[in-house]
Formats: sequence, C-alpha cells, structure tokens
Amino acid sequence: MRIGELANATGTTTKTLRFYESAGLMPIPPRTSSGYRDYPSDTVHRIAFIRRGQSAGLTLAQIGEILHIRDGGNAPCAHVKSLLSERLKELDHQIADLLALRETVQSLHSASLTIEPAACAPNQVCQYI
Amino acid sequence: MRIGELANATGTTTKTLRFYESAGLMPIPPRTSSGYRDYPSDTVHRIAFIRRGQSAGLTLAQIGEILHIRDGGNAPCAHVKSLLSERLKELDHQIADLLALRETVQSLHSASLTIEPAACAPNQVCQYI
DNA sequence: ATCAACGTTCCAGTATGGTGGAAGGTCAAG
DNA sequence: CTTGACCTTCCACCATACTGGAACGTTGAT
Repeated sequence: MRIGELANATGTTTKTLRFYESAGLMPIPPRTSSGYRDYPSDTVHRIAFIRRGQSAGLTLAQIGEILHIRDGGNAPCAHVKSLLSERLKELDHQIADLLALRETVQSLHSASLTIEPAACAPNQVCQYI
Repeated sequence: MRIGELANATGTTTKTLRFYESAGLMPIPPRTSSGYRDYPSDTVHRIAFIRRGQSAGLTLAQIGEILHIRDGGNAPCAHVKSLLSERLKELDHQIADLLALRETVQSLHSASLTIEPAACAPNQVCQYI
C-alpha cells in the first residue's frame, strides 16, 4: 500500500509517516519502480501500536526502543514493564509538582481577590506576585 | 551595575539576562562609554519578580505582559488577577489529564505484571500496549 | 494530451527558555 | 606590556513531535 493509503487507514498524515521513518520508528519500506513507498499491509498494526504507546504517555523514543527489540526478534515484555513503571513514577512526580504549584497559584489568586488594588505601590511591579 | 554583577546578585547568568532583554522583558539599559550594559541597581527587583512569576507557573510572555503594563505607568492588578485565574484553570485541566493518564498507565502496568510473558505472540509488537 | 491527485526530497519553522561557542573589545593588576 | 577576567555581538543548537512549502516526478482518468 502507498503512503497516502496507510495514512488514511491509520488516521495520520503522510508527513507524519515520513517523519516516523526518519525517526527510526519504521522499517525502511520497499519502493515501487517509480520510487513510491510500498508498505506491507500489516504496517497499520505498527502505526496503531505507536498511537497506543503515545496515549500511554510514552515518547516516540521509548516506543522506538520497544519496536527495535521486537524487530530484533525478541519479546520486549521486560523492557515494556520497566518503561511503564518508570512512566508511572514520572507521572506521580509531575502530578505532585502540579498540585504544589496549584496551591501556590491558588493562594496568590485568593490574595489578589482580597487585597485592595489601591494599596498597590508604584515602586514595585506587583504586590500579588 | 554591570551584567555580571546583576547575574551574580540574582542567581542568573549573563546569557539569561541578555536573553530576557531580547525577549522584551527588560528595559534597554544605558551603556558605559565602552559599550557595557550599566543597570540601575533596582533592576535586581525586576529580575526577582520575573523569577517569582516563573515559580507561579507563568510564562515569560505573561510575565512580560505584567511588566509592560507596569512600565506603561499603570497598575497591572486586574491583568494579574485574570492571568492567575486562567493559570488556575489550566492547572486543573493539566492535573485532570495527568490523573487520567496515570490511571491508564497504572492499569497497563498492572497487566504487564500479571500476564505471562510466555503468552506473548510474536506477530504483534506487545500485548501490554 | 492534459489535469488533478498523488508521490518524492529537502529545508525551514513552530513553541519554550534558555545554552554554547566563536571572534573580538575593555579593564585592572602585576 | 601582558594576562586574565570581564564585556560585546551573532549564530547555532537542545528537546519534542510534527507541519508547511518549494520544486519536481508519477499515475490514472477523461
């Protein structure tokens, strides 16, 4: 199948597919005599996997690692487990950071609602921040 | 004061200060006869404000807006209030998104711990994802 | 034969907040 | 007079996942 078909079948764009290829996520596809990429039809599964990996919050680089292990003929199970638990730890950190930031912003915001703007000194930028 | 002094006094670098200037966050400073930037000493407060704005999760562009209002001789109170409440909404969105993602990753990870890797079919990339 | 719709490569830009380095000018101490 | 620490400008690059566009070749239908 040609690149446009594949893009249609997977809900991506030809641009994105060429980008994935340049990023090392796709095996180099064979070409037709005129130079068009000619993908085997099971490539849709590979693209679908990439999308699922992205919705799981993995980066393209991490998804690439998994694909490379599989392409090398091995089962990527162990690596996937460690990527997922790593990602889980990162998420916990990010969530904790954002919650702390939310606290900060929340209290700045509350203060900005209660303090009189008239009390604003012109020699500083902003009393709320 | 010269740029290195200012950088030292505020815990930034000369690179960063020149970057802030190019980003429009700093008033154009006077120069010495030899072409060195010569900052008024209250510039440290401006830099400190920028840092506080960043720890409140504001972008440099948003911090710039506040500074411009103040530089224009007006009190930025109203704008600051709206920036903070906007930021609060964004944070709530981001946190909700991350929590949902955490759920997804969590269940994928649990599955990866219980399912037998031996059940791994070689014709798909990874059963966990 | 011509036209649209597809394909190709390559280069550049998006947003964010800087960082690194080259090539050169200035200043104070020894 | 030279050395080292400072300053100047400018251009390029980091990560991330694409996107836009130019310039040109191919395919299939009318």
